[in-house]
Amino acid sequence: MLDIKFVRENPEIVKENIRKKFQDRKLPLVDEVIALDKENREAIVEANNLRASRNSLSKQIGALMAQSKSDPSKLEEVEKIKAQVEANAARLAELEAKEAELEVKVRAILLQIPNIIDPSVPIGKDDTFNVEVQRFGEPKVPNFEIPYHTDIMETFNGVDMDAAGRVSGNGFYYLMGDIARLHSAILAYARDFMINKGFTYCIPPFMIHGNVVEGVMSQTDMDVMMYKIEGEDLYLIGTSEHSMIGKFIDQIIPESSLPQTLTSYSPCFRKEKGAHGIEERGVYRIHQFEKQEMIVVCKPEDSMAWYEKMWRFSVELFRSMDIPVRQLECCSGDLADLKVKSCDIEAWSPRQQKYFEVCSCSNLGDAQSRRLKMRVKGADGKMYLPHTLNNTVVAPPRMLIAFLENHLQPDGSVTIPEVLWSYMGGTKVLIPNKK
RNA sequence: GGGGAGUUCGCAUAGUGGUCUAGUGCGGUCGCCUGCUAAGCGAUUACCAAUAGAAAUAUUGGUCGAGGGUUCAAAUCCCUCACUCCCCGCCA
Repeated sequence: MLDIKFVRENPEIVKENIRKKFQDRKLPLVDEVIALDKENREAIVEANNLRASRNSLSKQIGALMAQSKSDPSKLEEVEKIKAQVEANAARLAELEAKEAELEVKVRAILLQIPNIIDPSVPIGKDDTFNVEVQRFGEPKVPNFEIPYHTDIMETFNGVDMDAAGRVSGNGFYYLMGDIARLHSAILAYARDFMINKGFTYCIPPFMIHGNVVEGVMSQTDMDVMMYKIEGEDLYLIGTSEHSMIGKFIDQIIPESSLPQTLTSYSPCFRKEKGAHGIEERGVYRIHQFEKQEMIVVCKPEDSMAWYEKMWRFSVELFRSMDIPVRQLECCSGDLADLKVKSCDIEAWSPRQQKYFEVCSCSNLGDAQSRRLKMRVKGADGKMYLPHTLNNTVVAPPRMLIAFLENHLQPDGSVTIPEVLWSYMGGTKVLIPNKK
């Protein structure tokens, strides 16, 4: 979300940015919002003048009422002044309605105008123009067949999709035994990994109020993602980012507390209405999963440096578990409207012989803080908007796919990387135990 | 789940319809005074918006948990909601 003042003063920059994102249909919105804003400001000026006169007339009434105790004739004057106030009441009501309406319209348009993208973002109209920046680790091409991930899990009695279907329906899972332990071990390792990077570990609320949900996502996203608790004003979070950013809504953050570097754990609940493809059996796309997230709130001048650090943390984490990854930069057309710059970290799938998304790192600039009224009070006493960033540390159910495929041995065992040994009670290799 | 009390400037509090331009204390900042250590005096100390200005700032409007209502006028009265604390019940 852009600052209306910025749009007003730099309409050409805003339009050029819209073109770069291949959203030409939004071009007329720029002039439209500038016109509506002008109308709104005129209404504000007129209404403020009327309110000022009402306030001073009301004060006169107060004084006259006090005098009327000794001099009842003052009451006549009171009536005259009341009539004056009433004469303006209709116009003021009209203006107030207009102000409210225009403010809503202006905001609605501002929410549609995309954030100004970073000059470094590659230009392209859709995800086919995303750019592979760099690979980390050699993509393995095994000389034996890699089974589908749920089939690997089953050799360890590690998953029960049938029972999950009966109990909860499609899109749920039971992880069992060593596979469940591996899931928890990865989360615990990822937690400690981020703590060692200086991040503060958080466990946030897993349910949040509707007004917070409306703050952090659009109505459309809300409908396709969020589960609502019946009879309560509570929604299950789709990611801990919802509760972590919600923490800052309407808050004034002391500058001395920046940068806020947080790593949060939560289960995530998503309706995932819409397409389910062939590769989406098993635990790839599910209604419930667990995730370790990283969130940074920092000074504007520091956000790009944090962005670079954050995606590298993901790469380092995956490489420490010996999983090949690549950085895929989001092109202008594929970049969500709120984002300045974003990239995915994708893990190598030896079975599919391709990379798939496991982390998504985004710099939102000040768009999120403007939208949510998160402000920082600077040393000089001035308020400014901080920049916000977020990135996945790891989301184990999906990441287990990459893990199992990359560590599967020809004999069906799965090796455990050294960094996880202590989290696995010393287990260094998983041996198939299906009876 | 039932009952009660609350939510006012960083903190603590005053404020039952007009003299609230929201007071006071503490803390913070600045200045003055006193040649010494918990002293004194004075000033200042919330946010948002519009307008004017190069700017510091000024004027006006709005904000007393949030939203709505009554009124010429709302911190104050009414309604809805959120949150906090206490008691009872239930329960990891």
